[in-house]
Amino acid sequence: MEERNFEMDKVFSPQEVETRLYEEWEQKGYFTPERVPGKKPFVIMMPPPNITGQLHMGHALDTMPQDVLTRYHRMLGEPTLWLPGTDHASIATEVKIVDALKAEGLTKQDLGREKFLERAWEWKEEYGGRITRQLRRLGASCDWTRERFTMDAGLNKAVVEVFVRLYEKDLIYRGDRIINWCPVCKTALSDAEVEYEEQQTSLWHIKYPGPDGRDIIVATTRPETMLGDTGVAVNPNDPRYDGLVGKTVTLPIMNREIPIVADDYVDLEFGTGAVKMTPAHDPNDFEVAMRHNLPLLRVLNDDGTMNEAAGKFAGMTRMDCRRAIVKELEELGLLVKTEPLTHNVGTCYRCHDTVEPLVSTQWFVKMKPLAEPAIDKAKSGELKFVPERFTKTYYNWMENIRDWCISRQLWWGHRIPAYYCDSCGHTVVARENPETCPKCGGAVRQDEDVLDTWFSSALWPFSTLGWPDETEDLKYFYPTSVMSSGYDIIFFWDARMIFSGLEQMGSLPFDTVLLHGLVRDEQGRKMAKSLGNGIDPLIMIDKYGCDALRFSLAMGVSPGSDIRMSEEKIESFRNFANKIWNASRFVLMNLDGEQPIDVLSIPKDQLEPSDRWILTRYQQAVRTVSQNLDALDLGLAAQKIYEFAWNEFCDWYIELCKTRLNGEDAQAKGVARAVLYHVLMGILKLLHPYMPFLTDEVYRYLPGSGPSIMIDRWPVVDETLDFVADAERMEGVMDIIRGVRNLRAEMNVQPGKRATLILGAHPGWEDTLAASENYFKRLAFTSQLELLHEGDKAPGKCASMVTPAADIFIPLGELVDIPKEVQRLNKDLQNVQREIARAEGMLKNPGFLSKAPETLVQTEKEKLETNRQVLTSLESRIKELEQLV
RNA sequence: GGUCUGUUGGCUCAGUUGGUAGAGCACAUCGUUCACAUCGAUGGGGUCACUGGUUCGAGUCCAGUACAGACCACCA
Repeated sequence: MEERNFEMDKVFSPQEVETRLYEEWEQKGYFTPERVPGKKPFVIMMPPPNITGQLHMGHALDTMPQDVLTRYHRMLGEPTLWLPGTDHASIATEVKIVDALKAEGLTKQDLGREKFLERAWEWKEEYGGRITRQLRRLGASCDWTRERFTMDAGLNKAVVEVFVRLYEKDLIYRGDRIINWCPVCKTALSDAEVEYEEQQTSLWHIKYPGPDGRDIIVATTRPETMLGDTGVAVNPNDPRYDGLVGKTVTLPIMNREIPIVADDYVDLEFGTGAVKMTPAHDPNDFEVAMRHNLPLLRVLNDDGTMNEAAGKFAGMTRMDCRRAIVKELEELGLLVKTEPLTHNVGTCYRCHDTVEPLVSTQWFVKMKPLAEPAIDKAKSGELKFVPERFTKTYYNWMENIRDWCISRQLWWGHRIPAYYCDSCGHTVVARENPETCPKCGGAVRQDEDVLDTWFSSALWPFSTLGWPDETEDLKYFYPTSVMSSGYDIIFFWDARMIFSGLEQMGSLPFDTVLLHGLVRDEQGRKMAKSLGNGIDPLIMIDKYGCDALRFSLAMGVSPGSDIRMSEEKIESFRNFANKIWNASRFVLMNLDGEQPIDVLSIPKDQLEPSDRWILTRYQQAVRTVSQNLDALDLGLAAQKIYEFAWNEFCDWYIELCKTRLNGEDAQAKGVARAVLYHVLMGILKLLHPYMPFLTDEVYRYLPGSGPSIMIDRWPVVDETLDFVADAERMEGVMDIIRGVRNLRAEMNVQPGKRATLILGAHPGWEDTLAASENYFKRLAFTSQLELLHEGDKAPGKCASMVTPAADIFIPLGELVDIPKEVQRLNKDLQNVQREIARAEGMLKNPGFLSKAPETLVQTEKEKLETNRQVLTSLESRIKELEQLV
């Protein structure tokens, strides 16, 4: 048995505790579940952070709910797996490495693919470790023995397998389509990777000279694309262009004749009713061009400069070319007008430069067949989003989904398993490099491109468990229980995991998606490096402790909504942690190093009213917290624990216990100790998912505790410890105590000065009040308790107040100012009258009596009864006082 | 253009089947006796954005208005 130290410091110092306990938890294997056949496991897959990432508040917000749920279910005794890992983050990482090379005066081409990848792996080793170390500092109880990386061998195998299967099912194809091209990252992007930004630009109206002087005016926000125009489209029913369809206009500057075509796509009402067609650089134009066999003419290079097709503009940047074209059109007198326009411009989600739509040969996933079952699962209710409103967001995306461009012109990522034969042009998609062409035997070369980073993330719930191999882990832990992610990645990630799970595994990867919001600063702005308004979670942990930070991300937060972070908030929960620490210290000091007897074995008649009250309230807290956690209402559960621990246990019960603890009655002392221990232990357990360090540290000080609270069992509700009626009596006593304090504070009575307390008990309360003398002495500065009996004369010059249980009188002699007393009592009187009127109105109402639930009618009746009693007391007291004047 | 969310005390936010409005911070007064000043006691402060409707009863349900915000689509 290891030696325990029962001396706790006066203040909780988290720093030392956090590293010590975390190391121990991990080393002892507490994070690693056992597979127990027949027992349903609880499983969460951690959204893998980017290897390039530095821990920020977003990670903390993401981690908190997962760890809370994991720790809760572990304490429920379920085999619990929270699987961590990191994401190679293809484009984000590659951009960073390219930047780093640039600082050395190198490009990635200088290095070559092989050397570049070596370098990337070095990055992975260095920074992938950094982020996982930082996650540990958040107290994350994930199973590091199962840590995965999206590019490790197993996951790579899964990626290739899925690619091949989808290809074989004709769900992956290669073709020329308009895609979003980032000229800075020099790669294709998926639709989801484009962010639209409102920008101020111009709409240029340009005259294209037509036949017989019938010129056509078109408008554009991107004049440089006119170099690639291969037609002009008008609506077939537009009288303005009668007789022109089939003829040509002259493309200015290039002096090319381009055809006029008729297409319904053109809106008669909008602008001039004529649209220039740049099929190689506009998705809509592309569609029209396909219908009319217009040629595609690319005028942009991959780096965003103009290519040879742009003639004399070749080599210019997009913007230079735009200015040159506008100038030349002006000189030619073909620029009809320029009007200012605000419109949304697509930008790259990584580098935020303007993306260019252009035609390119890329790989795509056919989405319709995959999206349909994914939609059905949500429609049938098998898949739930929390909060529910995001289901609509999900439908909206899934139902309007376009094919997913998955190839990226990058090096860091999963290389596309497609091989091309130069001799016969055959394409092979295979799990292994075929080396030679199966058709002609010629040499093959692998596709140069890699896959969208989200392609591998989409497989995360099963690839991490060993799929495509039929591993024991896969059989036991799939499907997972809850997916927790930010609502900003529903499209990128959640949706893709859902259809991938359905397609590859035949079942949903999880049935519930728990969404959280974004972290904002005090002013509601998104935290961003550029704004410098980020609160560094690591600094906050150093300053206030991990537990305080975690609690600040949980308490009072509702699912799916953004939260505002402030240091003050974290500080207030540091104070809460300290409060629990000191309450524990108090309990511990009173245990004399011994484990008290079990509350269940205490004869019920030995339990005092205060014991009955706190036990009842405690039972209720356990019920509420458990229910809230089951319903994924983490914010409500946290609030309940906070209130119960601080406002009921600390503020009241501990104080109520002190008389017994300092008294001579050994049996009474023992009972108080047992209840204190029982409830404190329960609080620590309820709080553990949120504040793992504090709770485990305190737990270990407590006699009779196990090796760690995190592997102990969640509190159980026991009906024999519910004393609802007794608890109500106690509340009545507490009301009196509050009343006395209130009176004294109002009259500025010296704190140390004790006074006689005279109580006129209301019917049925005599015994309770007589038995509560110690409570009044301890908490209501009472020197002596006097109970008025039937027929007793009401006390004269006293401060007085009426509570539901009794009329309170405190003889305070000179301090009592009778007119002021009357005034205050009248104020109470008015409140009670108002309340009585309300209840009477309600109870007189036949609608209420017939429709409202019976219990409610009953409580209303009781309340009314009580208030009438209070009213009577108030009235007679006021009358008495008025006679004294 | 479409969809969604928010509007509750000075500030930040809770409020789960509709039943006399809550917390933290801030503020005011008092307090260092043996858990805790990272504390305790007490107090002030809200027509729950506005208008109408349903209901015996609405912060809570419905409709509309105003303001704020998010996402999706992006007509040249």
